Amino acid sequence: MEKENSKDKIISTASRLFQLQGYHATGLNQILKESEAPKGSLYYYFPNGKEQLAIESVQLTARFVSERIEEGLNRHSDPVVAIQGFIDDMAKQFQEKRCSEGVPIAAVALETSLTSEELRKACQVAYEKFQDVFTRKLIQSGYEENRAKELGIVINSMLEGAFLISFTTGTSKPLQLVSKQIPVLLQ
Amino acid sequence: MEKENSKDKIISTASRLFQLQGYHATGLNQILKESEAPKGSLYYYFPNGKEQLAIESVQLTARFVSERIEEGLNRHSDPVVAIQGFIDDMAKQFQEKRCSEGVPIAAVALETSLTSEELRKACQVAYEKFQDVFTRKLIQSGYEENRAKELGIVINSMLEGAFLISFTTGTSKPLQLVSKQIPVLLQ
DNA sequence: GTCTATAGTGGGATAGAC
DNA sequence: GTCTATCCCACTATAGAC
Repeated sequence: MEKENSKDKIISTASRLFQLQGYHATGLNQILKESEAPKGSLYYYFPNGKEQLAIESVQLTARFVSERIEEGLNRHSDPVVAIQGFIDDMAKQFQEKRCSEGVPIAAVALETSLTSEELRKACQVAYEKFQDVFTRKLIQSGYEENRAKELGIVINSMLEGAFLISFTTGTSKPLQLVSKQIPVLLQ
Repeated sequence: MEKENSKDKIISTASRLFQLQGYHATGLNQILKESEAPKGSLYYYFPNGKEQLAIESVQLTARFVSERIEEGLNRHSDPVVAIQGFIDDMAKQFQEKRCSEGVPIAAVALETSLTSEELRKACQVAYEKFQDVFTRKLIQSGYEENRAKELGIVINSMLEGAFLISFTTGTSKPLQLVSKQIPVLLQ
């Protein structure tokens, strides 16, 4: 973040809007207006247009979210307590400001995976990053490597699914219930 | 299905395309072309336009998918075997024809939940139907009602999440791994 | 019920001045 | 680096003939 230049302002605004509205519903005009970036500079920074902007937006979201996961997990040494605490925090934040965030990566991934291989790849890398944070925490805590990898994939899937259902139904219950299953899953 | 009239042809084509490409990427022209329905009859059957068509498409998908879940679960009386078998089937089908299906409801839900309350509600009802099928199976098998409801929500979340990640990363591994956790979850 | 034509809007992208 | 103007296209939706 720090001293945000025009390019950074465009990307951070685009990340937020793509996550909230999806790829096709988010117009370049809206991004330029909301970012208050100098108009007309979009194709200077992103010569490949909307697709390139979306790719870099996904990459920014991936870094941002995986850092948040990592911070969350570092708050407790026990992996069950840590992961559960992280998901509980997500559920709490979700309740407070449901409309202001959206589901990380998912909308862009669903809309573009079949039409843009590059964008699909960016979403894949993002998901692998999320999984990896959980997996590393489990390995640190003594879990066998293969099992830790499997659990990373499962936890990430559960979390994305719970976000999706929570977002659609407007209640944080799915997130809360997924959190509740973590001890069983990690036993 | 049976004797498909024009309206049914339009809806079933729309369901497939919305699921595959999302709401905003699917144009009415494409739906009319692929459905081979008489052109121009769209606004005769759907006077409220694209939004109405999407709502009815989501409802059709909801019925279709929940029936498939129910059939799948009826193939074994033991709930662990039944649910695991169902998810394994999904994983197998996913491997065979990844591109031909997409993730049920998810794309439309993510793209429209914040802009169309009616459409959001239709997606919510769809998800509740899915959950309900799992919950009923568990209650039949002797699970306590509240626990069955909670597990229905969790299983549905896991499944949608695993579909999303499988779809994006192009491997059915998330679905397989989620299936593998079912015995632990239901113990 | 079905069709054609078209209105009207907004999208992404480009050119060229400064 | 930034801005304006503009092109072209696709979209949703409507009007009106048959």
